[in-house]
Amino acid sequence: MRITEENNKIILEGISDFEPKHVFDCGQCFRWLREEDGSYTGVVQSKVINVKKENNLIILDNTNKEDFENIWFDYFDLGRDYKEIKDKLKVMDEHLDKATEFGDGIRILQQDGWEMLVSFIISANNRIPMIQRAINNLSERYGKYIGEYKGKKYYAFPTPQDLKNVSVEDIRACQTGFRDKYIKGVVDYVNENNEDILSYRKLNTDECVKALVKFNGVGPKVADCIALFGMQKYDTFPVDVWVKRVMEEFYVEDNLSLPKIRKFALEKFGDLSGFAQQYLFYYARELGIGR
DNA sequence: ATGCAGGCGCGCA
DNA sequence: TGCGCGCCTGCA
Repeated sequence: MRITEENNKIILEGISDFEPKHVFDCGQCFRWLREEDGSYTGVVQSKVINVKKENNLIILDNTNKEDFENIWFDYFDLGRDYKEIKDKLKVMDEHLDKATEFGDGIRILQQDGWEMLVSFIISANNRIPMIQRAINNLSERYGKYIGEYKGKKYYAFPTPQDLKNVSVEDIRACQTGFRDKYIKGVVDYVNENNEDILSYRKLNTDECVKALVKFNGVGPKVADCIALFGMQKYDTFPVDVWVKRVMEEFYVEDNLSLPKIRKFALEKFGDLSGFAQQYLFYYARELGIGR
């Protein structure tokens, strides 16, 4: 991979397994929006960045080499060999062979644990556009103003401190629905215990998931998503309706309970469970498998 | 219109 | 332990 910096852009040459559509539409993130030119603009850690793929180059706009080294390299998980992961999954069976081929440019972003905690609480029994809207409202009203990019104003995701004195009603007003009290709960917990959610990264996967499900509004599926996308725990397997459908289609009998589907997957995919989940999820949702 | 969407907490066996 | 039910909200 060759890295070039020029007028507020970072250009990555010779980078493999990075397809913006696959990365941003595979269900892991909510703050990346597609622009008319097919590029994606996202808000990460008080930065606004635009990602475009052009002639096999990945172009990161509105950034610099320092941020690339400090933030983007890890955020886009560029230190990981996804080809090796796909090769290991491909040989497991024909379904993974197709799914990894279909979503061959997927990468699992290393996102922030706190943001994932709140975001996936909002995701429960909800639809993507509404999840995005609620997160956007919370950020606009309570997050730090970052600046303008291409004529639009951007705001960072609110910290626990930002949300400290925000009432349940105020949260509800951001269109979170019945999840308002759950969000208030985690905000209060973190502020009162002076606890950093990021410290959960130090726990092993089981302990991490256990620590997360203690929050109201965080069940098994949401905890797995937070662990996978926000705590970099790759031996998890979040089972949502789409994953349930694709698993029933390919691997397990119908009306097997969700924990049993999860257990089956962890035993089959092992340390690569989280990656397998992403390829299968994207494959199932884009093709409407089992719907 | 009524069911339902990228689940969860609760009450009840 | 395991199940059924209601839930914000908006859209087909």
